[in-house]
Parts: sequence; C-alpha cells; structure tokens
Amino acid sequence: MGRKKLEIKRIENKSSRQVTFSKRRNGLIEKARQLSVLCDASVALLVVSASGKLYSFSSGDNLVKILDRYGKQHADDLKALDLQSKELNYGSHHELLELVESNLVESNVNNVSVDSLVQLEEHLETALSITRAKKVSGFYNLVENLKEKEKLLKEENQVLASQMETNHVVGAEADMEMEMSPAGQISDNLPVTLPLLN
Amino acid sequence: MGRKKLEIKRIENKSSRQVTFSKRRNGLIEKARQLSVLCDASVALLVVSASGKLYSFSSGDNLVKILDRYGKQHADDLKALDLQSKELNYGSHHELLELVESNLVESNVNNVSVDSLVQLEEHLETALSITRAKKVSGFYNLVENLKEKEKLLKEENQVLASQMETNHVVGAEADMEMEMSPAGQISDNLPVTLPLLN
DNA sequence: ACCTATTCATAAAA
DNA sequence: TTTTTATGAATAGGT
Repeated sequence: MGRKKLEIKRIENKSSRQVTFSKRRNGLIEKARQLSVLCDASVALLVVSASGKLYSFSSGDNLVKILDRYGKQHADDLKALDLQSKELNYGSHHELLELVESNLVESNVNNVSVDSLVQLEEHLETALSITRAKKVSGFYNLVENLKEKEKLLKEENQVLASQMETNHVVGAEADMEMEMSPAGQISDNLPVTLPLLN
Repeated sequence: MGRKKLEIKRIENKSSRQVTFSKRRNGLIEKARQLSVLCDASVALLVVSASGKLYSFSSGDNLVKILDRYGKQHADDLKALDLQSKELNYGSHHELLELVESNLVESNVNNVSVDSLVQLEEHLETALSITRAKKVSGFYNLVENLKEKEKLLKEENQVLASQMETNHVVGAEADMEMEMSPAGQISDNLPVTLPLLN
C-alpha cells in the first residue's frame, strides 16, 4: 500500500529494510491489539528483528490466562486426566508471577537489582518446568493406559479367535469369512455403529 | 478499511464479530508472514478465539535443534505424534532462548535495563506458551486416536463373542474356563511381558 | 519523522 | 464461510 507494489521477499537494501521493519512492526502490533479488542480474543505477538531486538504484544490477560483459556476448551479431557486439581500445582507458579509483577511495579522500574530479577526469572522457569513436567507425565500415563488397554483387547481378540477355531473343529462347522479376517485387521472393516462394551 | 469506519471496541453483534475475527485473523497472520519474509525477522503469533480455538504462526523452522534441546527422550514420542515436521514450529522459540542467553551473558549482568528484562521475560513466556499449546494439541490427537482404536477393538470383541455363542449352539460344546473370564477382567491377569502389538 | 500517491485490508451485504 | 465492492487504512518511496 505504498507508492509501488512491493514483492514479498527479503528486502535487500539494508536501510529500507530497517524502515519497513519499523513501520510494519508497528502496524502488526496495532492490528494485533485491534483484533483482541474487537473480537474479544487473546493474542500474543512476538517479533525479533534481524539485529536481535525484541518487540511484543500480548492482550490484557497474561499468558497464564491465555493458556487457561485454551485449556478450558479441553476441560473434560483434563478432568479425565485428573490433572486439574491435585497433581498440578499452579499455586506457586501463580504466586511467583504476582511476586514478579508487584516487585517490578513497586520498584518503579529501578531499585531492583538485575541479579534478583535473574533469580526471579529462574524461579519462574523452574515453576513452569515443574508444571509442564507434571502435565506431560499425566499425558504419558493416559497414553500408556490406553496403549495397555489396546494391547489387552487385542490379546482378548486373539483368545476368542482361537477359541472359535477350536469350536469349529469340534462342531465340524466353519464360517469362512471369519478365517479371512486376521485379528489385526478386522477392526478396519467394522461398522462404527456397533454398541460399545464397558 | 471497510464501507464504514469501525470503532475499536468489542463488537457486540455475535455474528459480525465472528466474521470480523475470521477476516482479521487471516490478515494478521498474513502480515506477520510478510514481515518475517521482508525484513528477515522472527515472528511468532498466537491467537485464541473467544470460543477457545487456537491459531498461530511462527516464522522459524529449525525444529530439530529444538528437539535436541527439549529433550531427546521425547523425540520418539514426538516423531510418533508426527509433530516434528509441519504442525510444530519451534524455531522461534529456540532462537529466543539463545537470544536471551546471549543477551544476558553479553550484558555482563548489568547494563541491561529492567524494562528490557521484563520484555525478555514476556517473550520467553510467549514462546513457552506457543510451544506448550502445540504440544498439548498433539497429545490430544494421539489420545483421540488411541480411544478410537480401543473402541474398534471392543466392537471386534463383541463380534467375536457373539460369533462364539453361535458356534456353541451349533457345536454343543463349551469351555467353562473361558466363561469364567468376562472380557472386562481378563486384562488384570495377563502377563505384562507380552510383546506390544502395532 | 513527516508526506502523499498507491496499494491493501476489510465492513457491509449477499 | 466466501465473494464482492466501496472505502478507510497502511505504507513505499521521497523529503
């Protein structure tokens, strides 16, 4: 939207690249803000210039809230995982965040040593790691359980199948169709409308 | 930039808010892409709709490095989830971490303003959020697949069981032990050393 | 930074 | 949702 149409490829001229970056970055951040306001959405935007400077926007709610919000969509699954109440402990995490915020506010943007900030950051990271690790292990447990169930069900199928074969021999009657369907493949052809077992 | 000037405040009409969200979200993501290409910048954008859907863009693309960093022990699982190539894009996250580290080291623990540290912390949080959100959604997919498998296998069991019953009637022979083991309990007594099925 | 000619994004309507 | 179209916004190139 300028004097000329600009191809979307890396701008070679360094100074105009710099200028464009500056302009478009501001525009992008403003657009992000507008989207969050107009549509009541959570938006987080992060831009790192080629020279390494960082710029960002994040809609009112801090990122913890954004995550929570994303999580609510899957509340039922989380409930199923039983991760929401006891295993996960957002308490300390949250307290840390508050601590950081209040410290930074009270300090009036100075007075706090860089060292203590670094320490706070480390604490934050630790809290995040713990939280994350617990969540991940919860997922892994769920997945393990499901895999185990799957395995057992397949074995059960196996048993039933051979049982049937025995009956075949004894009863001298056969259902050829069944023998054409090895246990490992039957599932692919099953109708999806059969009633579920417990 | 439409037929009318739009005030930047929450759009009350639900359907036009939805439409606007859809359009502006696309526009924002496209702008983010353009900025990253034109100016050789790293950009990460995360949007969560009011209804909880997650949309994101991120410009980096060195997933392999992140995998190393994130933990080799999870590499296989991520591979199994098929998250490593397209869906997940940990590039910017990794770059950010490196950036933060180098910034903090180079600055010799002073010289960095509190503000910029705060900003760095926010950026880190953002990167973590994006990474986490994507990982979580990957897990959900895996879990869904496994549940579906489980369902099909149970149905298969049902079919086999009723098939057996039919044979029973025809063959007039029964294996009492089997009838003592309802499907739901067999699993508890199975050895855990059996080879895993595919 | 500021200035405009242009191109782009998008509000409203379908 | 997607398309169309009229119009307001963003911005490329200059100063």
